[in-house]
Amino acid sequence: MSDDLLVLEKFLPYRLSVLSNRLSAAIAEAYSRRFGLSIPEWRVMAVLALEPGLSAAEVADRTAMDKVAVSRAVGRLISTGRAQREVAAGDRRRSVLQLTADGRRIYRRIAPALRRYEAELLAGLEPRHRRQLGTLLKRLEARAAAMQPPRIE
Amino acid sequence: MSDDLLVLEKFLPYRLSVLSNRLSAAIAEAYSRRFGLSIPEWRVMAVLALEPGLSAAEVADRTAMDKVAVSRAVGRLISTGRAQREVAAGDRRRSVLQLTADGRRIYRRIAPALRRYEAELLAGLEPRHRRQLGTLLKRLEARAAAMQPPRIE
DNA sequence: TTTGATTAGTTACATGTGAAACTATTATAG
DNA sequence: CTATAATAGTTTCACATGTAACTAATCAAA
Repeated sequence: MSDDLLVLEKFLPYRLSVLSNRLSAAIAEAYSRRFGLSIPEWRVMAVLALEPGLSAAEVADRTAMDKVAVSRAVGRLISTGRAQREVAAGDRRRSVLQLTADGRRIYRRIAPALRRYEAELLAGLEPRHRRQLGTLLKRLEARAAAMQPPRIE
Repeated sequence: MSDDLLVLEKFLPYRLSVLSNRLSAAIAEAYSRRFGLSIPEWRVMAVLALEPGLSAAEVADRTAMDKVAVSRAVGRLISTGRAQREVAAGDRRRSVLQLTADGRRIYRRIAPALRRYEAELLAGLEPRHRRQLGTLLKRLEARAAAMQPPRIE
């Protein structure tokens, strides 16, 4: 294939984007329909379920969201009674976030369903291909983080 | 790992989303800075460069965008003189889209840079792992298209 | 033909999102 | 100490985006 043509359907970033958007949309549709959660809200719930007490900045870190998105998602979770916020003991700027009992109950409904969905998705692959996929993604993640952005002159 | 916990960092759809967003953001930043193009505009350019004369619906098909997004992207490309629209001969609802000389010139600047970027990204993988990746993505795409969305009760 | 349904594409409206400005608090340099 | 910088988080504003309603053209059926 000529070097100065780009076939979108074969371009890795495009393929990842389409696949990722399809999966995210299908998943988000499910928990949005059931509990009115947005993607950012679900992500915040997912990290707070495993690590209660995180600050907003720590949540941002673990969810690859920026602090504005976290602030809004947390705000909505609090106003719907699914999370609560306290002020950190030693530093009154920091918040200490955790799910309420209701938040945890919702999490326990969603998480297994998503695990099953992922399992079904991966059921199409041989176990060794599944491991392969994990390894490849890890390499790509590392590489993407280390690389210079494209330079267009 | 317990069946009813979900570790975001290990959840495939989440990993794909983060990786894809990182790549897309890096790439879009480059062509946006250089030519003021948005992601939808670039996608439309990329398909029209290879298949001039497509209708808006056909562009939507090939770019995984919806018709509204295509309409807006095409509108901007036309207003910036990078694409042109004619009315299809036999069906006056259909548009016949193509890049202008200026649009093609811009495409020829961007496409090779993105090809190089992709090549560098993949340079971290053995050739056989690279092929493996293509195969795995294809399977996941097929599976995602065929699967039922998650059911949360 | 006329009428109703379908298709291509655009527009309007409501909502989501990111960048930058802002408030409050804590850390640090002199 | 005090002044300045840095940090945590929120709010604002402008813009992007999706859904639904809309216009225009074509098709299909009687």
